[in-house]
Amino acid sequence: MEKYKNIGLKLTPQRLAVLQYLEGNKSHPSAEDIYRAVKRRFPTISIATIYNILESLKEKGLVQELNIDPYKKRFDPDTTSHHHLICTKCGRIVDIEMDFNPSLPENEGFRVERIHMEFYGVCKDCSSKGK
Amino acid sequence: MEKYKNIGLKLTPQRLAVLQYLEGNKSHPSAEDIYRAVKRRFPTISIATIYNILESLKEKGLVQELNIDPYKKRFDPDTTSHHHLICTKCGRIVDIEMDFNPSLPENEGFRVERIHMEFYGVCKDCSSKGK
DNA sequence: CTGGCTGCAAATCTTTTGCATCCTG
DNA sequence: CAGGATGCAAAAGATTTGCAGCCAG
Repeated sequence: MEKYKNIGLKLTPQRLAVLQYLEGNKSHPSAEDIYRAVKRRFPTISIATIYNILESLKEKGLVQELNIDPYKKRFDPDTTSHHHLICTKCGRIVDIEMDFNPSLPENEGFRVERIHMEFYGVCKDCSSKGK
Repeated sequence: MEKYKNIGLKLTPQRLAVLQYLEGNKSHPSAEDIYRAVKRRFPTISIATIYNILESLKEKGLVQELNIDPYKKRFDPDTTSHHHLICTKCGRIVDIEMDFNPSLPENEGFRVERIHMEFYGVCKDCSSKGK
């Protein structure tokens, strides 16, 4: 993959596989999800390698870590500023586009650098299923 | 503590101790933090009991669980709708008061029930320390 | 060729579970 | 006095670490 040549990381097959799995992925997968997916192509890959790769991609700004799920970290290849809808029934996480730039009234001297909004609710599927 | 008589839970000394520790507490403690604090008064209390108590308090709407910290859950006795400033240097979490009720343009059929905003940045102390 | 990367196993940390005993209502 | 609550130990998950061997640049 040409486009990854200049990210400052060695392009190992494992790293490429993770990058390709994440590319355009909107499912907010956990490390385990990524592990299972990449394992199909690299049966010997280790979960520790997945964590290593995610850590280096995070440092390079190619993924961001989401703390939305109380049970595990989720990873998002979309590093632009965006927010999330979280279904409290099925746990599904969906991106939401919205412009939002509140001028934070000075608060405790904080210098705000990033805003993340979480909209908790019930998704269409769960609503219609009466769940 | 009179005020806790009608919450529909047996008022054991351990539960009261947790409730008292949490009352007005703005530090967003983890289960471990609460355990250490309560242990001073009840040296035999178990961490499992802390988790049990927090679970029942959560069910009764007396605390809410925060997924802000990637390493562990945090608990907040303030169950009213409010948002948080998170210092990316020292990890401190501070409440922020602000009215915010965006009418979510229909999004994927979600019925939004609760909004939580996270403002990541650097707190006054860390700024001045040049951290 | 060499430093960064991988794979494996063991360790760590948080949270949960099973169960016998206890004590509030 | 009965059912919920506690305390202990062990289990379960997620993530991290140590280290020997490997391979991309």
